[in-house]
Amino acid sequence: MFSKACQYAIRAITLLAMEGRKGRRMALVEIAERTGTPRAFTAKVLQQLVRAGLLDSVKGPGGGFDLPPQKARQVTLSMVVKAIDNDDVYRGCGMGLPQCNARKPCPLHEQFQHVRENLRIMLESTNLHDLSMDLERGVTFLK
Amino acid sequence: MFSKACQYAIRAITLLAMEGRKGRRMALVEIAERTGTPRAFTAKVLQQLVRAGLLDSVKGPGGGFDLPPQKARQVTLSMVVKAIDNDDVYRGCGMGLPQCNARKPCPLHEQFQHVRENLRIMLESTNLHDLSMDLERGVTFLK
DNA sequence: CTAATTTCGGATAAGAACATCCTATATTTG
DNA sequence: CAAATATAGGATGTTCTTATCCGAAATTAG
Repeated sequence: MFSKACQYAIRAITLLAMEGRKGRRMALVEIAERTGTPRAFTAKVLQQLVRAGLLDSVKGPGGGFDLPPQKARQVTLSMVVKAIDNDDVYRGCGMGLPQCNARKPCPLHEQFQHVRENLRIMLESTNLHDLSMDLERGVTFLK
Repeated sequence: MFSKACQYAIRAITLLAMEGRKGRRMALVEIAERTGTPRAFTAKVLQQLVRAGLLDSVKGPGGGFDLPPQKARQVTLSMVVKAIDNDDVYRGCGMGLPQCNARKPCPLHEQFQHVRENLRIMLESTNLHDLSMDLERGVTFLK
């Protein structure tokens, strides 16, 4: 469904949303440790999120990555997924036809749209603040 | 969502279901042509379906691949997907956690289950006969 | 100002998915 | 039986994703 890069991104940014609420900034090493993701690769992923404007970063001692609470409320899962996986999840034919639309649909076109619409709504209506709250309460886990 | 191998499989076997209703058998070359998929790779995929028992094959002149109408009614999309992609679509955590279950769920566990349950029902309730009927009526297309 | 820390970014490597090629094997036709 | 046809399957190549490594740039602390 999502690429590994995208999965790592969601885990990392959820953690950052939680710590961000306490005004904390996190270094890459700590993020990778607490999410159980490979350091170097996670760095690349976080850089993409920064470039996409979903995350802040600060260099030097005491630096790291940072997601202010205000931003955590605005950023949705959908934005994170799009930043990493493009909008492959939304667009594109389930059966891989180069052209597939309502006028010339693949055999699964109809059924697929429903499933994907479901996914779209889920991703767009979930923000990082909500996800991080469950995490802080100890209801959910990152590794 | 599905691998290319799986997409090719669905396209090919849908076509075979349609032709099978007319008592026809199809050679690999014709299948690849009419589904717009790479020949050699499609061959591999069809072999997997044959080994999984979802499809019949006959060697030699006049041979090819064959899906009898009776079988087309019994074979669901779910079976095809499982034969090619294993049950990765059903199992596995959306965020890639090695262990993710109701007792120790990832932040998306709940939401993800709904989406995937939706997909599961869709795949299990769609059989090849139905798909091929739409194709024969010219309502849907394979390339 | 110097040294230490931390992200940034390019280069490179390892692995999986996708794709092709060629020979072997089975089957039909003449 | 011989020749032609078509799938089966192993070997190989290509491309994309995943992952690592290392030096550059920026920032803080002393």
